[in-house]
Amino acid sequence: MPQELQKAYEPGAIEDRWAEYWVAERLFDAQPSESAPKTSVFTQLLPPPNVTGRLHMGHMLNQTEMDIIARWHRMCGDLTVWVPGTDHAGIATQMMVEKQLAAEGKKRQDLGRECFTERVWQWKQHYGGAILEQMKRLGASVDWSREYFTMDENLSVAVKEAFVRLYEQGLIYRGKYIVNWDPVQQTAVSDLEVTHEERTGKIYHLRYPLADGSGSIVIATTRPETMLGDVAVAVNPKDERYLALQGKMLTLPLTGREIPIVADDWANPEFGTGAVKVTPAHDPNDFEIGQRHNLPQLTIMDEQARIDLPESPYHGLDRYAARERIVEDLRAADLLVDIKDHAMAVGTSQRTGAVIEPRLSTQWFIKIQPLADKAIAAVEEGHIRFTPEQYSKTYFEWMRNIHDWCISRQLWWGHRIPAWHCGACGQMTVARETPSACGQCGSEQITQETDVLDTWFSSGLLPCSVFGWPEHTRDLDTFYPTNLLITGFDILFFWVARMIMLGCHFMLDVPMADGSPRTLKDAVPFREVYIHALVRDADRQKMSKTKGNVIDPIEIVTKYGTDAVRFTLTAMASPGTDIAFSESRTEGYRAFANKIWNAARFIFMNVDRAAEAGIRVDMASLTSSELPHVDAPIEARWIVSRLNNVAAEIGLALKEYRFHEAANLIYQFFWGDFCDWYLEIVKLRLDFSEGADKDATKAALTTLLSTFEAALRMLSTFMPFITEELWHALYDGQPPAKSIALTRYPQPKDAARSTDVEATMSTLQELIVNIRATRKELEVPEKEAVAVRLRTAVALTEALPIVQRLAKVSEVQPATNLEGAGIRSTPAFDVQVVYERQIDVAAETARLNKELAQFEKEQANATRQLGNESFLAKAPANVIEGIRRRSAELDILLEKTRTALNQLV
RNA sequence: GGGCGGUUAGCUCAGUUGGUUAGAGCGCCUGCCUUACAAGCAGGAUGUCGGGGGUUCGAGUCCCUCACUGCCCA
Repeated sequence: MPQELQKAYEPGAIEDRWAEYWVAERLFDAQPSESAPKTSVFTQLLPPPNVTGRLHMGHMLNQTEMDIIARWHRMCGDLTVWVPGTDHAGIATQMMVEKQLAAEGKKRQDLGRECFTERVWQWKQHYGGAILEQMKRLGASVDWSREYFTMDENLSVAVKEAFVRLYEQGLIYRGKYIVNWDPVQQTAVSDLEVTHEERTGKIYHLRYPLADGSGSIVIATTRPETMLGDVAVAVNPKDERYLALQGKMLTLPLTGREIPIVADDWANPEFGTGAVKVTPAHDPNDFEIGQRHNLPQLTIMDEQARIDLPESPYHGLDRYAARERIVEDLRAADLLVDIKDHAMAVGTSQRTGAVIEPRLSTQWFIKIQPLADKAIAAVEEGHIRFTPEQYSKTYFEWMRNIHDWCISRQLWWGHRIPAWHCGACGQMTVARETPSACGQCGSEQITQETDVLDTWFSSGLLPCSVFGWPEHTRDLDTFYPTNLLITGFDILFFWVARMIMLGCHFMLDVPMADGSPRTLKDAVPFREVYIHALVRDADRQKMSKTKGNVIDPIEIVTKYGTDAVRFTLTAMASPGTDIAFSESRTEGYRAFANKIWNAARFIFMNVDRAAEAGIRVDMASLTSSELPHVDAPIEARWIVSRLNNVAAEIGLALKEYRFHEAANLIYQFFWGDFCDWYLEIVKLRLDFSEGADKDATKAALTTLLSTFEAALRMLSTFMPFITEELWHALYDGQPPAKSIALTRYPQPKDAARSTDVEATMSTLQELIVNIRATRKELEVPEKEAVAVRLRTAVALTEALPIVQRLAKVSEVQPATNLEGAGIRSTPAFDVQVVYERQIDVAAETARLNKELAQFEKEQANATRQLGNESFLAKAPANVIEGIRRRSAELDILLEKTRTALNQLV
């Protein structure tokens, strides 16, 4: 006998227990078997969250979608593996530990590199698992046995291998280039880690005198302090104002250096004065001008963005202090012409918030074009599909305008570049294993490169490295390529793009399981990418700490239950649309969970009553039970038909990642069809009294139990907790599997689906709804049963008891002609509620007139279309037929409505 | 400056290749503690689908244009 359930669903009482159970029982660990056919495998990789991170709503959306897909595939019989893990997040983690050190009054330099790295590992042991622990609480059905961390030994081997191979292939080079420099962390950062924001700054017009004293030129700049590093002034070659000045020399103020005026197309005559100073070591555009004109590169700032010119009075000043001093000095020299407000884009470091200083420095780069070419081809040739499709455009746009990838970072936390510099010959040795001597001259005076690799270099390798690459493992044969990557659009250029580039590049060299050469089709890291949108707050505002509108998933889950929050996100997850997360919506889905809970209570109560009456349903045969007999009551055949239709529709929706549609289907089915209609009708059949037909009761109970059981399985991918709890309760301690997640998803059976049954049921529902509405109109007290008169051509005799119960009807009198008040008509029937009460003639007339107008308008439309020859010639047959049928119906409805109106007067 | 989206009920959003009567949740109004559920049940109101033009037998859906708005990249 199933256990007693509390009156209201309390998720807090069951969720922790199941979350722990799923992990402890290792339910979702997947082992490739030697015989498993490749076709039945489903693999996905968790886009690695930052190891320093805490779960936010974006993660929860992402993981909910991944979990639904994973559970669905698992329940459809696929060998399913979802690999979890975290990313070592170079800058973020280093900063976290430095902050800790700062609290102790120390800097990382005080510890030295080795000690510091040790400290980071300690930090990781203590705090690094937080986000994964949160995932466990939310019940993500991942394979914990495969948990990865990008700094793990095996993944580090992959990183080294990848670096060395690229180097050997001539795709890695080292050189001096302008990079985005974060003066707080003192490292290069990627373009993608720089946020550009519009700020009001100043534009300064400065006068640079000609060296020969014959005049001057006025240049415009937003960063006057960089003038110390100027090596030229550029004007547009077509700019007539400056034609005479091209090639002349200027005396750079405050330094006395002589610099040339060069002609370069980059100088925009419209901007400022049309003359622009050129500082190749501190501006990316100037860097290029410098290269075109063979100009020197003069670095004037140090790594902390302080002026670094020992001979200069500005030496040691911070860049902004220097700016003030220089502007003042120029003013004093009467060389400051003007200062205006100026809107400009300022780049800041996403991690530290510091204003980025473009800086010339020696860095390591990947020659990206050969990798990008393959990555573009992979998508163009359809080996990778994006959903929503439009993101492939964004992807192409970015990939086709890609720059070489700066992979070095001046950090201590990360994969150290496997290159050794020789103190003797100055050559470099790049190797998989730490060398003992220089590969060129044999000297033992070698030191390892101090830079580490960009975090994405390692995370980009994950789809292959987590399965053992560079080793050729069975895992790699079984699980690569992964099937799906679900992620946010902000990650498109990070992991998605990099995984595609690196995956395609390296995996092409790994033969297929059968030894045949691998093509691009199977070299891709994943076959599909689903991009989800942003989770915003209820007012569509982006969540941010500064605005204070951040919703903590764990908090909201504690309040409403994980299932309700998951369902909210799912029901709102329409591809391509941001989610405005509102608690009222979550409240609604908590109510949904409660509804299911109470349906279960009702069912369990009846199982108990049945047991008392000596009726017992064989639980073991529940999932394999026969379809309802043709003679079974309509509601039994109907609910089974609905279940099968909905199961089919959910499958179609999930296949195309239409999560919101799938969620709404199950919601409508469970609440609307199952609870509102089926359960109410089945109450008629659950007759446990002495003289009742026990076989009929047992048959009804069997259908009730098997439908509910199947519905739980169908819902479990969306709401894993409540379904697990109720499913175990239903089997009363003897479940056929360790978890509902390990059972099969309801597979639609065509034999169970009947349009006829559904049509009859829908007429019946219409009849009941019409009677209920008329009752209200006549103000029949809720409790009072009334007689109705019914005229219909549809065979409803069998269903009359249903009408009586659901519409509070005492008696159904067959009628051939209806007269008087309280009549409702549809094409299928006319029904009259017999109740002695003067109806509100004015209100009824208004209602009927409104209806009449609507029917008339619709009929006019239909008539016009059916009279239109080109419509008849061009429209498809089913559309024409549909309108004909509707038009015939409208004729009936119009007549009935007019009659009703006449009778009112 | 380049690119990509959005504008549908009071609010948040659906609306598959153009096709019969544009939907949902929440909110709102009315009546019910009907022994699974008041986190409930029943009934009800609500839209010139941003403006204008075009293509079509037929447009919320396709094209042009305007307005407003969001995001990405430089």
